[in-house]
This record gives sequence, C-alpha cells and structure tokens, in this order.
Amino acid sequence: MTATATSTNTSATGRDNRRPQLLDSAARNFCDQGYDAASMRDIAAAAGMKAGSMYYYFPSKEDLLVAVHEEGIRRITDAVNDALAAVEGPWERLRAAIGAHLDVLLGGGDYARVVIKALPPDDSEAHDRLIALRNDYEAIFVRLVNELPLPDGTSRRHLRLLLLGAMNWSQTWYRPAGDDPQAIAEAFVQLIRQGEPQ
Amino acid sequence: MTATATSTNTSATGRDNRRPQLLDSAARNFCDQGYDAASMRDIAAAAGMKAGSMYYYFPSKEDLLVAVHEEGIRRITDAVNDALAAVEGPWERLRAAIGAHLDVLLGGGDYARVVIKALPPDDSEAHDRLIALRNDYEAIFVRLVNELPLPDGTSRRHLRLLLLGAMNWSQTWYRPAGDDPQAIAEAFVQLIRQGEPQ
DNA sequence: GTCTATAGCAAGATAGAC
DNA sequence: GTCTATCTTGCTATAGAC
Repeated sequence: MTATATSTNTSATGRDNRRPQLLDSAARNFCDQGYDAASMRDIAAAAGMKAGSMYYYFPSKEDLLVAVHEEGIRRITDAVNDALAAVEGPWERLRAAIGAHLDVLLGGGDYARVVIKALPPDDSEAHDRLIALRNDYEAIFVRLVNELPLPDGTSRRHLRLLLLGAMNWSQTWYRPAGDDPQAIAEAFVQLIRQGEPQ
Repeated sequence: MTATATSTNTSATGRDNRRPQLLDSAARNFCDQGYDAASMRDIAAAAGMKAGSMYYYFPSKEDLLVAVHEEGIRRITDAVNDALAAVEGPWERLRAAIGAHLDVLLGGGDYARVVIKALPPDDSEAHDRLIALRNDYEAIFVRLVNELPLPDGTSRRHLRLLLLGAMNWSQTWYRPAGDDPQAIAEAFVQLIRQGEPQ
C-alpha cells in the first residue's frame, strides 16, 4: 500500500480514474464557450460521462475551473523554463521566453488559453487564488526584464506590462494562417530592442 | 410629423423614453459581472424598471450588448479624435492617442470597459459585427503607426498589435492608486521610442 | 464509479391587463 | 410604457440505486 493511493483499486489496469479526460473536456469547453456558458452536462458528455458522475471527481464547477487553470499555468511555466534552459544573453532569453509563452498560448491546446480567457467571477473565492497563480508565473518575466541592459530611467515595470499585455492579447487577433508564434516573439523583441546600447 | 419620430409623443417633456438609463445600467452590469452572468432582471432593476418592460426598448439581451458596445466604441473614438485634434508630430500624436484610449478605458466609466471585457458568444451573429466595429476604430492606430519615423524593416503591424494589446490588457492590472493613464501612455511610448533616429 | 431521476432555482422572453 | 404573471428552458448540484 502506498501513501498516495487512499483506497483499494477498483480497476485491474490501475487507470481507475478519469480525471484527465474530464479536465481535457473542461478545458476545451471553457475555452470555446467561456466559463458561464459551458455546462457541466456538455463537459461530462464530451468525456463520455453523465453530469452527475463528475461530482465524484470535482465537488463543483468552480473547482473544475481552478484545476484547469492550475494545469494551464503549469504547462506555460514548464514550456518557458524549458526554452530558457539552454539560452544565454538577456535579449535572447527574453525572446525565448516570449516565444515559448506564445507557442503554448496560441498553438498549445486549450489549457493555456483558459488561463487567459476564462476567469471565475470577480467576487468568488477562486478568483484571488488564480490571480496569485498567474502572478507567480509572471515573476519569471520580472527577472528577465530586470536583466536587460536598458538606458537609465527606463521603466522595467512598464516594459514587463507592455510585453505581457501584448502576448496575452494576441489570442484576440492571432490566426494560424499568419506568422507563427516564434515570428511574433521575434518581432516584439525587435520593437523593444531598437537602438539599444551596443 | 418628422421622419425620425415614428409615433405620437406620450410625454409632455419629450423625454418619453428611458433607453439611456437602461444602457447605463446594462453597461455597469455587463462590466461588473460579464455578459452571461448579468441578468436582465438586475439590469432592469438598476434602471428602476421590471425585466419585462425592457423588451419594449430592446428585443433581446444580445441587442442590448450590441448597443452598449456601439456607445463604448463611439466614446473611445471621440476621445481619441479629440485628443489628436491639436497635436502635431508623429510621436506626440501616438502618445496623445494612447493617453486618450487609456483614459477612457481605465477611468472613463463602464461603456468602454465592456468593449474590452464582454464579447458575445463566438458563434453569435452579433460577434462578427462587434469585431468589425472594433476594427474600424483600430484603423486610427494603423495610420498613427504608419506615420512614425522608424528604421527600415520595422514591422509596423506588430508595433500596432503590441501597443493595442498592451493598452487593452491594462484593464487587468490597472489600479487607480498607481500611476495614471497618461503616465502609462508616456511610459509605453518611451519604451518604443528608445534610440529612435534623431 | 456511473447511472437515473429530480430537487431547486434562475434565466430570457412573452402575453395581456392597465 | 410599465406592470404582473407566467411559459419554457436550462442550469448546478444532490440522492440513492446498482
């Protein structure tokens, strides 16, 4: 008996739970329709289940959204950290991070998109928690921007907000037929980098 | 009989309709709660009316949202055009436009906020129409960016998307206690302008 | 674990009195 | 024009059988 399994197995395969499929389905539905418009029935149906059964895995719709957000943030964070692992130079590192962020956000499936598109109601308990999660992630960019060689008096805070805003808003206008996420990242960095001190 | 009035007056004051109050209330509720979560009952109540009565003015909730968007876009457009009227110089004009956009978006009431925060469902008929409205507005920035003196090879399209994204996303992080919209506009322009050709 | 069935409620919209 | 009353529909969530 391991400490992680709290109950006896009910399936010979060990895959005794369908949380992952439910999360996938929830991510897809929240992304397509928004949090309010997505229904538990539809989410369950897309995972091959009836609505009532979901409550075995998630005690409420809001908990489901929180779980999708956590997974989404985790995926973006991992992608950005992976992209940074082998890159040297402050501008190159910023470019790599923006590229990874845009890759996941624009071409990486539904989880990351939900993080940007579907927030819970402003007054809910989950709201503050998800904002905090996002802030943790954005701390990566605080550091990347702080390491840039910039003229004195440049507002690094506004630079970070400018870039994160531009990145996150790109969901609004991005079309796969246009230039790809890496090209967008390159263009954004060039715009900031113009005339930098050589 | 004028062509614009289609029925006999029913009120001695001439203010025979309460559309404006309903729009105000709708803007406030869509802004605070989002399109789906805002209810026709609440919107009507805030305008001193019962839900059923609203349908005299607006045939559906979606029509109400469209009307709020139209008014929001109109207000942003007017503010930006007013700000541009007296300003010369391409960078100064860009700065003025960003300042006006941010003023309305961050401190100008609910209409403009709804334009950014509350879109109708992706598959609705109203959606395309509101996107088109926004594109018309953003054409102002196409022109402002085209007039900037920039190094050859700079992607003016990406510069515009960068700036509009940063502006619109600012609703997410802006707090009245921090620096004001004009200061943010100044900071954004400085970040792009660094090392411009003198 | 998944089901059926349903409680309990709130929503958008309509009908018709006044 | 605004009301009351209500239709119809959909939702989250729960209860209990299997």
